[in-house]
Amino acid sequence: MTTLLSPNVEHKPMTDKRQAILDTALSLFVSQGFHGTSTASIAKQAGVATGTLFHHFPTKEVLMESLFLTIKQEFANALLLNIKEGGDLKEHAEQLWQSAIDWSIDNPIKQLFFQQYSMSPMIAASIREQAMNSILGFIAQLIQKGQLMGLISHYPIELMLENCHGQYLAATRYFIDNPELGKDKHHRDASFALFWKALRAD
Amino acid sequence: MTTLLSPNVEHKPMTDKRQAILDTALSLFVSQGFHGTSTASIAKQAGVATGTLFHHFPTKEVLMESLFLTIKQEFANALLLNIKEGGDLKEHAEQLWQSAIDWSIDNPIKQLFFQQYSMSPMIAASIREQAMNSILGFIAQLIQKGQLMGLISHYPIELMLENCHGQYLAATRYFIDNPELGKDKHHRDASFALFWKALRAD
Amino acid sequence: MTTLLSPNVEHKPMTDKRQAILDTALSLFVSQGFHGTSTASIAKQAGVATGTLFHHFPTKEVLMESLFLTIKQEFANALLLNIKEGGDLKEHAEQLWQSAIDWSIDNPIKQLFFQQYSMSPMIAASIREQAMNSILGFIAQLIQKGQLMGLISHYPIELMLENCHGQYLAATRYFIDNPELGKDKHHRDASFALFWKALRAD
Amino acid sequence: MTTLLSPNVEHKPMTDKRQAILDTALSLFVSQGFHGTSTASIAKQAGVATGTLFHHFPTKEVLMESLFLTIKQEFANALLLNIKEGGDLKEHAEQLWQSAIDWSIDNPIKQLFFQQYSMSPMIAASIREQAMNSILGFIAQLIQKGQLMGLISHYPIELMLENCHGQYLAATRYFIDNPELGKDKHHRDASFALFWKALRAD
DNA sequence: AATGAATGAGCTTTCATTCAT
DNA sequence: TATGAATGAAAGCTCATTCAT
Repeated sequence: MTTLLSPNVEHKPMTDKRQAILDTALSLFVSQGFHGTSTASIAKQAGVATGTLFHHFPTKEVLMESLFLTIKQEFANALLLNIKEGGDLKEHAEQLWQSAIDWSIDNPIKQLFFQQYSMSPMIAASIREQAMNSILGFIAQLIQKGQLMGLISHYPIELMLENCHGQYLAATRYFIDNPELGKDKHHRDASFALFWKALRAD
Repeated sequence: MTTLLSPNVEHKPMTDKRQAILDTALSLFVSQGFHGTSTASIAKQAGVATGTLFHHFPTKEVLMESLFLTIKQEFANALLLNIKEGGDLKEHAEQLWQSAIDWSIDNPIKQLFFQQYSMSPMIAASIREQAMNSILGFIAQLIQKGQLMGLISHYPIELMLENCHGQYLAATRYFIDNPELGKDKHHRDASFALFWKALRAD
Repeated sequence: MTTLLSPNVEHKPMTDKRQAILDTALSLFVSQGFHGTSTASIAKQAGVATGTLFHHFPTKEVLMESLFLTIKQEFANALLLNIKEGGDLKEHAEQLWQSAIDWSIDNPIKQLFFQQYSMSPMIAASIREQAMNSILGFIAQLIQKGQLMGLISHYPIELMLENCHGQYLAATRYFIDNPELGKDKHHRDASFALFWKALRAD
Repeated sequence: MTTLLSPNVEHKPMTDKRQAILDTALSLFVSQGFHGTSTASIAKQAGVATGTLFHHFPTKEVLMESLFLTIKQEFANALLLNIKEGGDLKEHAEQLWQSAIDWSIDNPIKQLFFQQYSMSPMIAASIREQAMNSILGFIAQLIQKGQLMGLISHYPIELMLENCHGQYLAATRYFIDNPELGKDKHHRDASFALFWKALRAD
């Protein structure tokens, strides 16, 4: 039993100082940039001592990379969750597209984080590539399958992948800048239509 | 008289030292980031004293913005130079597209600079927008004209602009990462084909 | 009952962990210095938790002093063990000298520890003096006896003690730097000859 | 002309912030140890900003080494200055010995600095050796000359050098601990007598 | 007795900027 | 214009020590 004077609020095992640090780092890195965010400010806003931050993440860079890998995993999980068997290739593509857009709308800060850092020299190239490939590898397969079926144009695969990525980033930018349009079927359909028309065979 | 793409920028006398500082800042900002580059290192590599840098640019931010505006102007000039009257709308679009790609291939460092900073909080939003709009305004007109002529799909204009930008960034990334393909007609044509197919009316 | 060279030291139960900490501290303090060695690194290399170190030694300084006193005791014991009754004063002196050199050769790390810390402000002056005097007091008696017998020169006693100490440190440095000479009778005899010639009456 | 209100005290070209830093570092390193002395405290007591210290010495280690080499040079100069031609070998040796003792008495802090750091791992081994050899090389020649002349015992030269060094350190310790005895001929003579008797041939 | 996450003061070093020359 | 020594606030990181388990 807890009274007003001894609430059990503080009693939950604060194992998640680590999580608090990650959460705070995400929002500060996005709003102020990596170098613009001091480790002291992260610790303070996360409600922990500076030493605690370095207890969990030996350097600021490691903190950044942990954040990156964590979010990338969340994104990958979200896409995988929504994949349904059955349906034709275009439907599959749309499902994937809309799931990805949904995730970015539901997690705008994380999407901004990706946009800012997935191509920045802040994160070791190896980690970036690994993260990108695990997602894009999936898309590459889908494109190649579509080309065999005569549904997708025969342009160089690397160029097409880069193009997909660019269109995806553009769409998320649009919906994050205009949040009220994220649930508008007209705009959502338009974003996929542009994407699909670029790829499809004439 | 100033045109849309070449607004009047105060022409400071481009002394050797001033230009050396700008050139060095460009390459260091791209390779090490804004915060990762000290004013001391810029001055040293440019062969001037630290005081000299601050004589020409009162703050590091002003140096950055001067760089941004200078390069943006160069890019705009390059596009304008290649615009030819006559021809149909698709030819106009392709001319513009290929000129822009050409510039990015000829100036990879400057393109990387754009990619890193044109969306970063490093540069005042007003300056970024001004720079972007002076280019994109041009594209917007072209798209609207195409829609009236029934050549371009009727999707929301802001979405289409964002999409154009995204596809352009993707294409330049591709050609900068694969420099040997920049002169290959097959790949160059493919890059425009993807772009145009996305936009055109069915 | 306690003798001059083995005063009663509280015998804390030398658990495995406590000894592991002392051993590790010795080697790290010698190789990296007192301030260059973190308590965390001692604990880690000793295979215990940081808290355990502070369970046995309330502060880092206390750990250092425990180490100092422990080693000093070992040294004193080694000297005492080899003292034989009978023989003349010079033989006594040589016995003492060679025992001390033997110990330093057998325990080079501990000797280095003495060399680094027996005169450093790291260890409270009182503890240093106590440790030094318990050894040097013994030497002082020997010198005074020699002077009475006309075997040793009549220089100021404090100067002679300092000189003995200095020559001893020099000899151990020599044998630790040249371990292969430690068993060479020629060099061992030479080291005592220098020492004795300095002291003896003409 | 300077008045009370505008003394020219502050007008000497303060190029010697560098020297002020070295002087302050010397006294603090000796009294508090290298690690016990913060760069901030050196700068503050020297009357300069922290940045200034790092302007002159890129790291704390470099400051330490600069100090070491500077003082070593001073010591070498002092010895060389007092060397007089003529006289026999023993007189030469005494001259050298007394000059060295004089220097240590005149510069007790610098001598303490040597005592603390000339054998510490704080200073790179190469620098330490270089410094030691330039002095000891001189002594080595003198010893070998004396051996040829039959004035000095034939013990291993390295052992003798180490012994000389040890006796010198002991003597300076004695005179620095007992400053009033530094000018006492009796004690000064005794210190050399001990030294010389150790070396001389029987 | 033993653990190790948490603490926060303190450290060395960096760097944009100033100013006397 | 040009210089570079000087500044000092602020940064990332360390570490002896505590304490709940």
